[in-house]
Amino acid sequence: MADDSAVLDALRDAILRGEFVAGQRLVEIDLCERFCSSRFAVRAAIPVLASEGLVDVQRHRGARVRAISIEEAIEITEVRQLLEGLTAARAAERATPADIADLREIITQLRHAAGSGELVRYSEADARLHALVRRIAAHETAASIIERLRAQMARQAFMLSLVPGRQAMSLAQDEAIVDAIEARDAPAAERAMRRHVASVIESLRSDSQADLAAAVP
Amino acid sequence: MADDSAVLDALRDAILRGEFVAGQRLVEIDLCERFCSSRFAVRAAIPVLASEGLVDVQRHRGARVRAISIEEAIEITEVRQLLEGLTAARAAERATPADIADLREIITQLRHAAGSGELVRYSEADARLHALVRRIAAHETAASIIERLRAQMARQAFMLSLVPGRQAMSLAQDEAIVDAIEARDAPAAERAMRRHVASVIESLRSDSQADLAAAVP
DNA sequence: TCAGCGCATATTGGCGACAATATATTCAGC
DNA sequence: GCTGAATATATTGTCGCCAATATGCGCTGA
Repeated sequence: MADDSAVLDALRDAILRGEFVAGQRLVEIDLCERFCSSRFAVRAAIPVLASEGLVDVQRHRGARVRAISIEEAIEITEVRQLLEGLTAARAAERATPADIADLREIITQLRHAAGSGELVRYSEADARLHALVRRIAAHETAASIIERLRAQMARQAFMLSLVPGRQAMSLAQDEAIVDAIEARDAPAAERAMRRHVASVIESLRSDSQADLAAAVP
Repeated sequence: MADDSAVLDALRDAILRGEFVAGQRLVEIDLCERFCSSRFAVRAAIPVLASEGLVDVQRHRGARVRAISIEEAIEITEVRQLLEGLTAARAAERATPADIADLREIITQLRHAAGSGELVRYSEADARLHALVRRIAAHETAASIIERLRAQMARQAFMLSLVPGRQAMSLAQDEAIVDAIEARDAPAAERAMRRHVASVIESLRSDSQADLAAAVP
């Protein structure tokens, strides 16, 4: 393999999947071996990941996977609250009947996952719902920022999905969002989405030591 | 000179100052001569600028300065409206008396510039006001996104500052923002900031061919 | 005269080697 | 035994070369 963008994606995925502990040094030679690529490819990938906020680079000291604090996670989620609210409002204005059927389909999947307690499957379906709302909204600028912010919080989001009782509340909130979009009620969709993301902020605020518990999975 | 970050900043500035026409090819060799640097430095700078949304890179076809459409400018400003509203609200909660004195100082500068019709000086002071609000808000995530979005619209923002009559309206809006921050009224500060940015969106919507007129300066 | 094809050239992509620098280790002195 | 500096090593920064590829031009044929 000698494709630079392949290394970029592989390294990004590895960081997002939590295969590197926060703060760990990313030594170029090691990454070359890991991804069977040349040093040139990883050197092209690292600045891009730095601009995405996934790694921190210091001159002559290399790159480290960026550790984000609870305060920073709250900041990120505050911004997401506004932007995902915007996409929900636009989705309510633009959704076609086919779009609404797709949203309902995901709600069904969420219900099944919540009912059988499949946490990972639930959080994947929730991510699909948000992604679909973004696609319906067709707001490229907001979507790309949201995706970048979600990536930065990937591990923390996974952690929150393990907090018991969140699924039930989250499911009701997701249903409220889809209801508002179906009713073509943009302000209601925006409010529902903001409430949904706000509950993430509250979770972050309440148990600030949850990130320590997240070391288990 | 052989400093890579210097080339990055110089190239970014050159693009922001409008020294390249939109869509122009950025040939690596030309940039080397222009900035008296090695090809290595420009090759390191280009991916970073691409991730900042200032240039577009295509495989084996090089980089071009990214042309943003009116629709995209509106999208960017819609996001800025939300995020700058957030910073205004936080600034209202956190501003010290010294901060408020600094804000008042900039308002004075804005009045002078508007009174003597110094358009460039006015828009510079306006940018300083927004930057100060961001600093007071101390919301790193929102601030970095806003700065990136403002950079993408740098030329368009300059263009709007030339529309006659905008200064008077803009000045009143800026004063309303500072008044609300001084009164520690976060919701009012957020509303005032949103109105301020909303007027930019309206300007973009109303004369969509203003970017053609901007070829003059 | 125009269309299609092949070639030449300009430009970017990729790589190995070398230089510069930060960090760790070790040794000497107190 | 501890502290400080000097050296050694590991890692990143920089460069020039060659290969791969897109684009533009000229040529040939209908």
